[in-house]
Amino acid sequence: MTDIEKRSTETIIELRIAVKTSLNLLDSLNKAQQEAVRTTDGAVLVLAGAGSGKTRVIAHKIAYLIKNKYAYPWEILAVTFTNKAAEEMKNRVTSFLKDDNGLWIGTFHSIFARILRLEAKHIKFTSDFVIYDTDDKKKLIKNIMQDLVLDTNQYSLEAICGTVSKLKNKLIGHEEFQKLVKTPFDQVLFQVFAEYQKRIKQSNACDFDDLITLPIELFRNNPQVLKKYQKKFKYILVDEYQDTNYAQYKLIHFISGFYKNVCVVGDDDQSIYGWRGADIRNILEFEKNFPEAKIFRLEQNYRSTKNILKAAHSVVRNNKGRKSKELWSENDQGEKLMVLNVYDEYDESDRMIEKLKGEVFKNKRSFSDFVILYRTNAQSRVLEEGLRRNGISYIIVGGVKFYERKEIKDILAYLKVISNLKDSLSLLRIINYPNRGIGSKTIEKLKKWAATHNISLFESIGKVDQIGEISDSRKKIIKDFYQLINKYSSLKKEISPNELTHALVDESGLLLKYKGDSTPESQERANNIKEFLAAVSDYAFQHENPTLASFLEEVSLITDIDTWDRTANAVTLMTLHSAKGLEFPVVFITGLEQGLFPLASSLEDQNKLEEERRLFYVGLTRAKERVYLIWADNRRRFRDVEPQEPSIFLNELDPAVIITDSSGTKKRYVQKAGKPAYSFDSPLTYEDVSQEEPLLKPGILVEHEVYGRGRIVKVSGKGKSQKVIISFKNGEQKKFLSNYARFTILTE
DNA sequence: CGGATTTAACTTTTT
DNA sequence: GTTAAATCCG
Repeated sequence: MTDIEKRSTETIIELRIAVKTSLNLLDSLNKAQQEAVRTTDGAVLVLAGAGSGKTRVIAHKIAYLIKNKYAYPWEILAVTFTNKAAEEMKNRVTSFLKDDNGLWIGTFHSIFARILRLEAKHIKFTSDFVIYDTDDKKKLIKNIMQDLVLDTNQYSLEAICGTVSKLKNKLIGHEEFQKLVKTPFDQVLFQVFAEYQKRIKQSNACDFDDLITLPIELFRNNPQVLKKYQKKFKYILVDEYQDTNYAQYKLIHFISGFYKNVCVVGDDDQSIYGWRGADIRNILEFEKNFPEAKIFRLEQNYRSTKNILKAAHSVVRNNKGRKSKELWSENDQGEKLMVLNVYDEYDESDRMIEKLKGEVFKNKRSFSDFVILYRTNAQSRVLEEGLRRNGISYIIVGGVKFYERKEIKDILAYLKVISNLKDSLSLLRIINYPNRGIGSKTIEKLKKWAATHNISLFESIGKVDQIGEISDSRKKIIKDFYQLINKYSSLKKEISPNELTHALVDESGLLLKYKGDSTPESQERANNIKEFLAAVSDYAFQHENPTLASFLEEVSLITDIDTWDRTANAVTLMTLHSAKGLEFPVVFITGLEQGLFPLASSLEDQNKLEEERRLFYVGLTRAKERVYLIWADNRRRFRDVEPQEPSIFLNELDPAVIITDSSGTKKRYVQKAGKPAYSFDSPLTYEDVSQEEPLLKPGILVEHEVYGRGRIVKVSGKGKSQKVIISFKNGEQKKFLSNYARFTILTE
């Protein structure tokens, strides 16, 4: 009997036992969910609509597999989309079982980073390789383009970064791409791509895409390594399968090649990451890729009211490329969805807050019941201001992420270099930060020396004595820097990352630089550094054997949504993308205007438009009870205020489940204090005046819409980029672009 | 050479 | 309103 045959006879016996022993485990599931859980072997696709309990199914399945001895915890691999989802999954599984030791739950990136570290020697890496984020990648490509004397204006950085990413996600390496070169752009792209791969490898680093493609390379070139993992993971489960790309599919296909027990869960209607290379065909063609796949459909929704589901369906059914299905629910009919038409983005903020307060007052809701969703991060500012003005506490997810702040990235660059001396990109960031007198000329000399002697930049710093062109006084500075890094590099094995980071921040003077400065910005930066130090302490506390490399990896792969605290008593603001997988009693979707949502760039392209529509579907189905949809007649986009048309998605909504409220479309004028500088029929804001004649000079009294009265301290620049610094009553000073700032001049 | 100040360019979504 | 790049000045 082969291993597999033996297993299947065992399975029959075990199944009977399983039904008994796991009654309580499966009791809380409906018929379809139970079947999906019980079908353990072979390929399984669970098409799970929004709110139909797909995470429950995965968690129950893991518990079921372990409880009924199909597999030990360490033989199960579960892949989720975010770290937070992984954590939740882990918690759920733990609640069913006593022992889940060794279970592999994580994101694609974290799981395969772990495998890469274990197997680094097979792919000519060392296990302390660092991970470059999008920012690092951009900088590296920029350096390359400068070195190759390519015009970044002619060939945009974003386009090159994006295309490199797309090629990698399709498993096209630079060698293969060379054969596909057609246009001059391709030629440039090829050059940059090849050089990028060379340098990133020299730096013992990899980017997000490499975390997927390198394991594939590893498995292709080392069959014995592949076999090891194929035999290790008897059961593989993948959540949010609709958002996987070709490379990720390939990886799953590879690693499941021996037992072939793959269970993927997803919803083609919620595929919203096509722009990142996610391939919706992975789910639509699952049966083709995994023959004899069994398919289960979960169509009962436990989250939303009937009206919300009806609305969501009326929109998404306009998409062509989808597996047809319709969610149903035993929940109440619920209230109709409210469509609000407002004057502009400020009015949007006001009217939204009105409704929010109404919900709090009438329905006794707490702030944490609400989420405010928008298409682009830039929309959050006005909404935030409104909330702040009304004293409503809020949490914002996304935007400038903590680990992407300058001061944090500076420390991280130090740590990356200390962890991996070959990381030249990070080294360049810190070589003269804080300023120690190593300027661009000196750096050029060091780079040249490194290139001609074929050594890393850091090594050339160590050999600075041999470089004739550098003056003795500078050599001393460079040597000091070399010794600083070297000291910590050798210390890293002896002391914990926690101690190391604290000592480093002290010695390098990174914190002192900000502490000495009393401006609010510097104070905030100092606080961020302290927060970072606390995070390192936390990490060291939570892990038995904390290493610098593993800490850096965790930091590189963490996202904002992972740190979001849903228990706080605050309104949550986030993009529609971030909201995937979450649910809230009340959902506001803002900026529903043609060109914003759906975005202008998607209007011409049917596939892109369908993805926007799915994004709207995701937004609607986050709501349990109540939905407010808002669109404004006018909105400032980029530079100018432009009239807006309602989103086509609003027209697609079933009229039977919506009510409209347009009472907010009348212009609400800014109340002016004092006499206006010019007298027109209608009240006038400063914006109107500034075009004519700059009236601003130090000493003038102004009234700001948000911050109140203050006095101009300084005026700089001219025309549209004119800036003013205003000192407010509480002593706070703020800088504004006077053309856009919402303040009026007061005459005394 | 380095720091400060000014100007320009930029906003789609993110592991 | 933000950030990076360019320019100017000591």
